[in-house]
This record gives sequence, C-alpha cells and structure tokens, in this order.
Amino acid sequence: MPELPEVETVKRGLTELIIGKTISNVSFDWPKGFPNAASDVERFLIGARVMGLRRRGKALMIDLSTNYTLVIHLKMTGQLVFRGSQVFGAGHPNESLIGELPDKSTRVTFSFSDDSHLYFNDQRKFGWVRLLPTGEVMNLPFFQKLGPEPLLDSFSSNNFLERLERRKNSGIKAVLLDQAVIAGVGNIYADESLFAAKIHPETLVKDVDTDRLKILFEELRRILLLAIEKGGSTDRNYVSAEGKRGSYLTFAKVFRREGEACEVCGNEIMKSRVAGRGTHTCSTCQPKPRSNRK
DNA sequence: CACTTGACCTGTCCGC
DNA sequence: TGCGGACAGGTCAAGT
Repeated sequence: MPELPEVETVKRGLTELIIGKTISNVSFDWPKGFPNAASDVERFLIGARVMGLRRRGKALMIDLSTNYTLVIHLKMTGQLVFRGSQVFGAGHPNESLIGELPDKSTRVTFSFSDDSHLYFNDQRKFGWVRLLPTGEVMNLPFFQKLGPEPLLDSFSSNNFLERLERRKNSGIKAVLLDQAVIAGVGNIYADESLFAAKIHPETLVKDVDTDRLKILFEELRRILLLAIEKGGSTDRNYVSAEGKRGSYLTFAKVFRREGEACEVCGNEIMKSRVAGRGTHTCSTCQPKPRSNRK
C-alpha cells in the first residue's frame, strides 16, 4: 500500500500536473478525516495557488500561495487522482485505472479554475487531510516523532546502525516498520529488503551481525530507489496521480509470492504473521533464528 | 518503559 | 445465493 515509493510517485505526478493551478472549489463531507475543512477551506484554500509538493515519510504536502499547506496521508487505501478536462479511453497511454470520478470512495474533491480536479479517494477512511499554516506543519505529532528519510545522502550506514541499536531487543521487521526509527518503510519494502539481506523478519536486532545490517541498509535503499523508478507497487488500491498502476511487484522477490519458487534457491516462498502483518519469506534463504522463540 | 495487540473502516474472498 | 468470518496493513491508543 502507499509507502515511501508510492507517495513519492504521487508527489512527482502532482508536481507535473497541478503546480500553478488555482483552487476554485473544494467539496468534502468527511469531518473525521478532514476536521478543519468547514472552518478553514473558504479562507485559506479557495483562490490559493499551488506552489509546490513535498513528501516526508508517507505523508504528502501541497504548499499554497496563502502560506497554508495541505497535509495528506493516504494510509492504506488512499488515492490522489488528478483529472483534467480530457478523459482518456481504453488503450490510450494515459488511460486511468480509475473510472468515473467522483465515485463512492471520494472523500474530498479539489477543483481548479481551469475545470480540472484532484480527487482524494479512500475506501477505508483511514487516511486524513489537514490544512495548516506552512510554518506549523512540522508541529503535527505525526511529524514530530518521524525518523529520518532513508534516501537522503545524509542518512548513513552508521545512522542506520545507531537507530537500530536502540531497539536491539525487538524483531527486525517490527523495527523497520516503526516510523520513529526510519520514515517511509511499510510492509512490502520491509519484506523485500529483509529477503535481499537474507534476514528472517523475526530475528532480534541484537542477533543480526553488524555486517548483515550494513547489507540491509544498502538493500533497503536500493529497493526503495528501484520501486520509485517503477512507479511504486500496486497491490490492491494504490494508483499514481494519473490513475495508473505501479509495476514494482513484477520485480518483487517474496511479497505476494507465497507458494511460488524462490528465485535464488528454488524452495517455496512462505507466508506467515510477524509483527501483526502478513509476512513473506524464503525459509531457506532466511533461516529462522533459533535463539528467539515465539 | 519496551513491546505487543486491538481499533479504526470497507471491500473482497473463501467455506459452508 | 447468502452469510459469517478472515484478511488486507498504516498509525495510534490501550494493554501487558
């Protein structure tokens, strides 16, 4: 679902599609997901121009000329889909996976003065939208506890090791998924990077060799970059700002491949539950540690 | 305090 | 066909 590569892909798409546009209308009926809409939309959104797009962890920000910023989290089933006045049909390279919009899972519709629209769809309503003064965005509790961006040059192998060390008694997958440790990693890329580094997801951090953790650091970054290049992973709901699938799952080695043969050793990919999530491993390439029993 | 589990939602799939 | 239940998995709150 939307993890760092998916949100980055949406950000890049929207950067091409909506910068410079002026918001002319916003319709919403979702007090829980967008609580300050009713009071602030009229004052700070209508007439605002889109200045830029940013991403931090799995959250997306749309900076506006009113010095307000829309902060959006897609959680598991959120989509941000742009529609121009032109709709492309079947077979066209710009054909969207998403049909007529708005649809029954549309929670917020942003209309622009050129009669194009940005739809925030969220089947399960776990996502959220906030409108805040740009200077106050990072005060949100969500950002306050977020760990570093794994793809920044400034995030080093040593940073990674130090942050993992603080959680040495936890299972490695639970730690990778913890947004306070590293921002942006979710279930898909945790499974894929642990497979690439040949670490069983239940292994306690303290039981993984430092050299292997360094390999995990390299593999995690390599996989996140590759996933961005492929436009992210479309498992069920995720689509780009253009409404298109991401193709990373074609390249995935274990995620959603239970029952298939491991590309490396030929043994079967297994699915289990680790840290409360569906977890995919090769039992040969990622031997279960004997030291920690569950 | 560190860590794990359940709640939040809706849609789909599977077994009976 | 209909129906109940498991499952999907990001984050926060509550529980151990």
